[in-house]
Amino acid sequence: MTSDPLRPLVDILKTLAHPVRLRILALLHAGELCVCEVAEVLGLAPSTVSEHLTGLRRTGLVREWKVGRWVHVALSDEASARPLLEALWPLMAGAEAELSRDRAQALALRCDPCTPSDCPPSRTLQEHP
Amino acid sequence: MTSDPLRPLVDILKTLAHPVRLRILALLHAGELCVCEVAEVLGLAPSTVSEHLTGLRRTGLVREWKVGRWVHVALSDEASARPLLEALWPLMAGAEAELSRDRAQALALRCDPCTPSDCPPSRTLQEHP
DNA sequence: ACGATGTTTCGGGAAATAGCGAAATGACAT
DNA sequence: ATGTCATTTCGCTATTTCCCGAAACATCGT
Repeated sequence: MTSDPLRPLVDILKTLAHPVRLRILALLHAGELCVCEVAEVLGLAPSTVSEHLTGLRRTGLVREWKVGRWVHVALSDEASARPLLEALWPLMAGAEAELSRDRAQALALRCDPCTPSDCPPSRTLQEHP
Repeated sequence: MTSDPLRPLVDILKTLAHPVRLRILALLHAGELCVCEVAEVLGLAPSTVSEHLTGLRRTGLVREWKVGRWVHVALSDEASARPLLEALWPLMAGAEAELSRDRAQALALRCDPCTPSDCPPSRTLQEHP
C-alpha cells in the first residue's frame, strides 16, 4: 500500500552491503564465470552462492544465462546498473589484496587441466580488467 | 583474526541501506537539525532516531555536537564522506516527492512560534540547497 | 535544590538475513 | 532409460536488525 519510493534504492544498497556479494561483483569485474566456479573460489556451498546471485539478479546488478548445464554469470550491462558499478570499484580499492587473490584463484581454476565434460565452456577472464 | 578488508565498506553500505537513514541524510542535505526535530519529521520515537544517528556517526557520514541541551546533527564534511554523499543525491532523485515533503515539514517546524525555552538555537535550513 | 526537557542506553519482542544440507529440477552423456 | 553433474528450492537454526517504552543521563531555568 504505502508505496515507499526509496525502496528500489534501499534494495540495491542492501544487496551491495554484504562482503560475499561484493567479492562476487569484483570477481565478475574480471570476466564472466559459472556458478560453481564462484562457489569454489569463495569456499561457500553452491546453494549459498545461488541465493546471493538471486539477490544480485533481482536488483539488476548481474545477468545470468544457461550454457549447457552451467549457468554463466556476468555483470549487468543495463544503463541503470553501469554507473553504480563503476562507482563501486574505487570504493573497494582498500580490499585489493583479497580481491586479487580471488581473481587469481578463478584464473587458476580456469586453467586447470580437466576432462571436456568437467570443464565449463570457455569464457573470458583476465587478471587485470 | 581474519581482518576482513571489505568490512569498512560493508559497514557504510549497511548504514545507507535503510529508508529512515536515507531520509535523515536527505534532510540534513538541506541544513543542520537537532535530534528532536528529526524525530518529529520522521514520526519516530526519539530513541529510535538516536540509534539511527549513532550508526550514521559511527560510519562517519554525519557529525553531531551539543548546543545547550540539544544535540545538533549535520552531514559530515570529512574528505572520506563527501564524495560518497555527493554520489548519493542523484540516486535518491526518484524519491524527490517524499524527501521534499520531509524538508518542508522541517522548515515548518523551524518557523513555528515557540517560547524561547522550547526553541532550539537557530540554525540554517533551506528548502533547496 | 528541584523540575522540566532533550538525549542516550537498556531490555525485549518481531522481523529480516545468512548459512547449510537435503531434496527437487534440468540438461547432458552413455 | 539411467546416471551424473550443475543449479535451485526448501526447511531449519543462528544471528542480526528494527522499533519501542522505561529508565538513566545531562543540561537548563527557576
